[in-house]
Amino acid sequence: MPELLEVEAARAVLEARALGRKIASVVANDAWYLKRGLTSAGVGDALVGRKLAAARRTGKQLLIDTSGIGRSRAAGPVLGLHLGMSGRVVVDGKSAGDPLLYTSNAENPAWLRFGVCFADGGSLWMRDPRRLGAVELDPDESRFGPDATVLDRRGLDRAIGRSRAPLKAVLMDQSRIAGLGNLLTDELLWRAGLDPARAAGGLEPSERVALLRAIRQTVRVLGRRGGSHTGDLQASRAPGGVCPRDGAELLRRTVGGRTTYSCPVHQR
DNA sequence: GATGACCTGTGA
DNA sequence: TCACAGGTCATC
Repeated sequence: MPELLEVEAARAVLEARALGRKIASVVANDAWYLKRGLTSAGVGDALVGRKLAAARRTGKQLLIDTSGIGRSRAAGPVLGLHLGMSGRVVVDGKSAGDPLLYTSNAENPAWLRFGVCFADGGSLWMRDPRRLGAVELDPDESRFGPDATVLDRRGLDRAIGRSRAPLKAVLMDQSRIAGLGNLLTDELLWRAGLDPARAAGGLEPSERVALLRAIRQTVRVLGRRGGSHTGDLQASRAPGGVCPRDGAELLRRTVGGRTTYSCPVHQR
């Protein structure tokens, strides 16, 4: 999906509309979608009878805490949802985080990969055309670095370390910093005036200050605007596009394995 | 650390 | 028919 901002929107929808509701049944017919050995029967057994207790997020990973059954004080498993490239969460027929770029926003029952039916008659679905999303129980939450929304200077320095990898690759490495994806990263590097291909460990202190500021600002501003696709660079993020700041033709190349747009003039 | 693979839809 | 897509994983 969806990067941090869209996942956060999905989390907010879950929190506002799905908490406290009791799971009557689980529809998990797509075995490919269930990860780490999880089976259709297994996920049903684990969840039916429980309530959704909390909706959390780390980076792009959605985490739904479940309650114990009946008077049991032992909490249930954590339901981990990952939206992949094209997934979204649909509660009672309404989704969040739209519109999604580079995929269909249409409805097609075949794209409903995983579902939870509530005792009150409503439902929670994951709709995912490309099927790169995932459902698992008790995902390992320790594999993520600090979430980009709470990143501080110390976290940034730790993430960068002495890495000689391209700056963009480091920022998108979820084990170093969680939540930044292709669009947010291109946008924030454009705002920071930093070349995505530079060796991360070579950043001067003043450049790190600018980078951290850009991360915070980009997440905040694009969040307010409504998503990862609302950046100033976005409209120009196409072959032949021009830098909105200084008019130079944007550079299009692959950095860290992803299509990358940057300004050859002001990103150094 | 770069590359290809995974899966499927869309638009040129 | 091909290239490409807001993500992640295994492999060279």
